[in-house]
Amino acid sequence: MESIDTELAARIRNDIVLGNYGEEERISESRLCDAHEVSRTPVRLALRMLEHEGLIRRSEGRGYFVNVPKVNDVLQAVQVRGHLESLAARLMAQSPDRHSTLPVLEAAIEEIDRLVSVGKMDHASIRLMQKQNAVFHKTILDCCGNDFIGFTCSRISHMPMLEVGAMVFDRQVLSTKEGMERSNFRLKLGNSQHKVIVEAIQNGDAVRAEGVMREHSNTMVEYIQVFEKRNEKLTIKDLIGYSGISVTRNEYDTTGQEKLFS
Amino acid sequence: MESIDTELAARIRNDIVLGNYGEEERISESRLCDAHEVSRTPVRLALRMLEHEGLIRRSEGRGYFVNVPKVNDVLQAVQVRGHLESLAARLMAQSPDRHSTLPVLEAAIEEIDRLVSVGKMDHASIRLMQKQNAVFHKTILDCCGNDFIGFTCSRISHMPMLEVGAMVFDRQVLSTKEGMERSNFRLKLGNSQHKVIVEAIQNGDAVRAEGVMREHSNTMVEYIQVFEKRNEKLTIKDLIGYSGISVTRNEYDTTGQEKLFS
DNA sequence: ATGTTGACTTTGGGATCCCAAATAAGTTGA
DNA sequence: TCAACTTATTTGGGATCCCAAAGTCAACAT
Repeated sequence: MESIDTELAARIRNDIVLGNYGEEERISESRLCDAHEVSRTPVRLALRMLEHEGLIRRSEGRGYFVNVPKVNDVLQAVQVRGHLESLAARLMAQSPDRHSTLPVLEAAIEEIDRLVSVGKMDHASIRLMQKQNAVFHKTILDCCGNDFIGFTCSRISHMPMLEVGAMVFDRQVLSTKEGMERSNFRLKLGNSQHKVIVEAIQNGDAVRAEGVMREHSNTMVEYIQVFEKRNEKLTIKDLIGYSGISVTRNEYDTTGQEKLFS
Repeated sequence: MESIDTELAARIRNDIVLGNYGEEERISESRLCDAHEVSRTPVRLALRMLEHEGLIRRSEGRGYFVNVPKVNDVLQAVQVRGHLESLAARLMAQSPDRHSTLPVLEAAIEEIDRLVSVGKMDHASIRLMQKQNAVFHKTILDCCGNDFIGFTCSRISHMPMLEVGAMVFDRQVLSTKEGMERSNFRLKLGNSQHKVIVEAIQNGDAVRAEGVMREHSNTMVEYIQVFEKRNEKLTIKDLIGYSGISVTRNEYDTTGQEKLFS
């Protein structure tokens, strides 16, 4: 079990992201103590954590203020993560000992292919695809030779949609047969990009690996922008709904902190 | 004045980076209390901060362990920051309202040109150049339209050499006349890259802006590698010595945290 | 002599207490 | 009536205290 402050930080983070706090709302230690029935020590640690993440602001002498992230903030963060992933792809293509990890990538691709070809777009299938997608992206981050990239990505993965390998689905679309097919095609397209990336890495074609990964990452940016166009007042809460699985907070907290420096 | 914990974190960070702790050394709260003559509350906050930065590791129930960063870790981090800066350059070149900030960049370039042409490589001149260099790089990060890039950079700027616009000088080289001229040439080269970047941004040539910025950022990586080749056992402490100015910790702490979400 | 067990010590997490600073409110004087 | 000063209250930073868990060491039994 995690310590109280970590769990508490996750809860407050959740509240902020979901829009349960008003814009620029002041947030007080004692208030949080009462609300969550803990003492001030873990509260302070949690707030410090959230400050580091940019979700709250601490003004010199007096108090904390909430920084409610907007959809645009998520878009920017996704862009940053994508750019980092493209660097990872390039480095991995240049890495001499890249071939030993290629089977992992190929297995993930194969599994996604299998799931996509079955064509079921139910809860369980989507979850499995997300799992394999995460494996694919995480493997590249972990094996590119620059551990700092993965570290930096993990530092920003507290934001929604920012977990490595996250995918976006439109539930509305999934409810119709035609929409399901369109989503299915989107997945096929994504996985074919995976294949190209692996091929480029295998051939040591760093430029191509970087380029395709950039394009691949850009998909989510564009897809979110589609949502935004359709719904002027799109909130992050909506966005989390679109992420296919209604993720409980525990699934994308920041506990998985690996050793950074060897 | 900053709160104790921030200042304390800076001091411990300094100790770790400078190698005053052994590899994998256990670090105890009470020990730090005695050493720095503070209570455990700020110590815990400071340790939490350093944990977030990856400088210490907290093992489940028991204790903290130091993660001493190696020169290679700095290299990786520099590479990441450079990659992020190249993204910023690209985005700024695509931004419609980029022209209003161009004068700031041009002024910084002009000032560096002036200092370089004087040719003095003393303490004061180097400091001024670093200042203008920082202005140049920080302006691009701030005005690229994606605030998250700057935020991410600020999150990793606790590492040495990672402050935006940091420069590396070789003091040994600076002591000879021929070495001074070589360093001077290096600065000229760097500033001409600045000029190309500004030109590309002005023309909206995003690809060129990104490419040159990438090359520009790569300079530091290569320069550090030169040091490494010359000195097999190069430490981060050495590296800080090479950063031209013997920086006191206050100058590159993480206090300058700006508002992330508008 | 060695393995096991139990007491002691160390360490970190959480709660509570104290204090200084800042804000808010109330009162008094012009 | 309004402004200025004073007082009360809220809030956060820091220190101290308590406790549970884990590591250490020694003594006892086999």
